[in-house]
Amino acid sequence: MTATEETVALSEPSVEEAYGRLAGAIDRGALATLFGECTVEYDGRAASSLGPGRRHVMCKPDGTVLVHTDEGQKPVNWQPPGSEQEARLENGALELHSRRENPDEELVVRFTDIAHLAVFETGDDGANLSVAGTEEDMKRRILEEPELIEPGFRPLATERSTPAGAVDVYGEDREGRVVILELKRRRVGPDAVGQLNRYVEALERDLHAGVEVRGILVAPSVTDRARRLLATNGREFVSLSP
Amino acid sequence: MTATEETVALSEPSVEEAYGRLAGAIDRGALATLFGECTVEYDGRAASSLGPGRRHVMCKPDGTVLVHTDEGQKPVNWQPPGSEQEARLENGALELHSRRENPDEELVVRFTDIAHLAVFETGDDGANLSVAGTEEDMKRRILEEPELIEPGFRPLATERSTPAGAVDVYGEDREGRVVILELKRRRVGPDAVGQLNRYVEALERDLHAGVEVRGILVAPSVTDRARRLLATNGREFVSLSP
DNA sequence: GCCTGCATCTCGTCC
DNA sequence: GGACGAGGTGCAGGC
Repeated sequence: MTATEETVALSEPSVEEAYGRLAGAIDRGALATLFGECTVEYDGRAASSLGPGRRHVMCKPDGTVLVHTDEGQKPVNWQPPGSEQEARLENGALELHSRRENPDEELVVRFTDIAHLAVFETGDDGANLSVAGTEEDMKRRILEEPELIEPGFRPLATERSTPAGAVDVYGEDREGRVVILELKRRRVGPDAVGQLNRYVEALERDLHAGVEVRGILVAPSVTDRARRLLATNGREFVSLSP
Repeated sequence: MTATEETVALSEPSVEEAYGRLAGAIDRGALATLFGECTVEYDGRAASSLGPGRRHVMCKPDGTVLVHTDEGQKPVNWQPPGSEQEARLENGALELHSRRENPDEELVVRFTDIAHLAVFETGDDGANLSVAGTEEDMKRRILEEPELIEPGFRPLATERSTPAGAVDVYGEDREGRVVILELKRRRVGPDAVGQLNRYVEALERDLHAGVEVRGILVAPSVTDRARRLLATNGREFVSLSP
């Protein structure tokens, strides 16, 4: 079996044959993959040029295009969902043009040799991915068991808005002082301290009357520099893992 | 042509045949792709479970594994470069096990039906990707033409280290005041202001003697909230695109 | 190996 | 549609 309505798979197809299959796949909203010798040009938010080499190209029905080399988790070039694809025959080569607007971006993959082309009908994906161990999970645990932060801590709100953005958890300590928590699911660096500082300062300014606001960074661990920044700014740290 | 030393492509292979081909590809350091009905379990930095559905799986010779559905630019599940792959036959299903250490992470893709399997020899990729329009490009332009910031600005160093991290550009204004620049290749939000603040405050503390340090955010544009934060903190903004 | 910050980040969510 | 922040972020560069 080499081709059905379900799956098309061609090894070393002619450029013309590949063109027809690719155009058909784009038209039908199927998922197409190609592997072969190609160059890639991109122009949009940035601009890039990739010389000849053997790569894997995936063309999704939602408009995504991914160009993968034999290394790395990230595609070497890509186009986001919502882009418009078009197959073209140009001077004996197969070109995949992908364009989107806002921002204006174009990607062109030019194949001089196609080792393999495949087209798949995807149908609905259950897409029922459940993930555990997120920052959201940490938040739930803290709301259920506020003593994980410190004895007497009382959460009053989540995502409380401040002029600098929304605070993860807003509450009071046993002495009634305002406490805000910034949660991170992994070891934190200076950026998280900066974020906490922004919220604390914005809130102190917002509550004006010289109110003291305690800021606590909650994460599995901190880097040295982040710890020093916390100390310098008078913020605190509580170790908690998701 | 359905199979050569260069490329193997099988439509609706038996589980046993697919197992042999996949194991061989992993062994040889080839790039393998599968498409078919599968479930995915992941446990590591987080944990996730993905119910049955038709997906595309790519297995790179560098140890990367990518599981793609018909939507989205990001894989629904993955394993980073350096992971170890193993194919297994379990109860009439083909399983791809991927494991890595530090952090300990495992991914298992279990295929109950394989619509297509392909194996590609990649050989060296030219990998000569050149990108333009990065933050690095902005920095070069500013060093060549400091007046893009303001008349009389003199850059003295790049990546100058402070207790809070390295500053993009460090220099002096026409009056001899210390100026630091934080560059961003795109429109900036509050996080960039926080970053700039960290650097300015760390540097003022470091130079102690009550030295005033000017902090300028250099980017194509700013959000409203970021602009307010800049004003509140006495920082400046210069519009420049990469 | 860890730390730090960029990225055509992507993605969801909320406004 | 923009803004804001999380992410199993990935990735390069420095130490």
